[in-house]
Amino acid sequence: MQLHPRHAWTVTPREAVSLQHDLRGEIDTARTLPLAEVRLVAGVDVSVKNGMSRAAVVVTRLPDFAIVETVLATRPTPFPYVPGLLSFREGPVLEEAFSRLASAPDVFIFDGMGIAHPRRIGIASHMGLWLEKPTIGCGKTLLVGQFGPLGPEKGATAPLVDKGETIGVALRTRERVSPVFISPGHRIDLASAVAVTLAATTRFRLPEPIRFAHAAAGTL
DNA sequence: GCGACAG
DNA sequence: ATCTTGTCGC
Repeated sequence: MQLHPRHAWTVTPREAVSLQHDLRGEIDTARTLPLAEVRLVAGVDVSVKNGMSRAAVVVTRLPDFAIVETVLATRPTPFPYVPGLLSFREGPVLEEAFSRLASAPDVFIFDGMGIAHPRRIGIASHMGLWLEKPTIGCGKTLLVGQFGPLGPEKGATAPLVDKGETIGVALRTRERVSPVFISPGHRIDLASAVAVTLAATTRFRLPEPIRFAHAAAGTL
């Protein structure tokens, strides 16, 4: 599919932070995405091993989660893991995978954060600019922010707040399991991001598209 | 200065 | 993320 690269990936950590400040203002988290308009949901994940990174994008069709397309891409890992700069580590290999997508997903769910990030531009938001399509951040652990108690039932949420700003929610996707952290990536609002995530989740903690992508990326 | 820190 | 054994539970 058509991509919209905004800058080269070969940068220093300092330049990476500068780019995040330049791009954060372009992230749109005010757009509603009606569930009725969501048919194709893509799961995105990356595995790393021995200096190589493998990206997997698995496109599923609701409501049965039939797999429509799977794209794999492998490249040398270009950047170290630095909290807050994950997109500069996984962006290059994801860019290649996205460029080879034949289908047109209505929304992409990432393994990582959207705006629930120190500079409000986690990997789901950053790659959302490349895709110019709705993206959602679905993290398993917290990067920034605090949240209070949430109900024990599936679907329970608690606001994720950082510096007085609501940047996402802690969402329980299954009874008795720790919550996942949902935040808008780009071109979607928080309420829609939560609705889509729940619509994409069945009996497991993580959304089906993400589970499929994780399995497809393998251990390398 | 100290602690926190997606994947 | 990846490195690792056994173990609790459906």
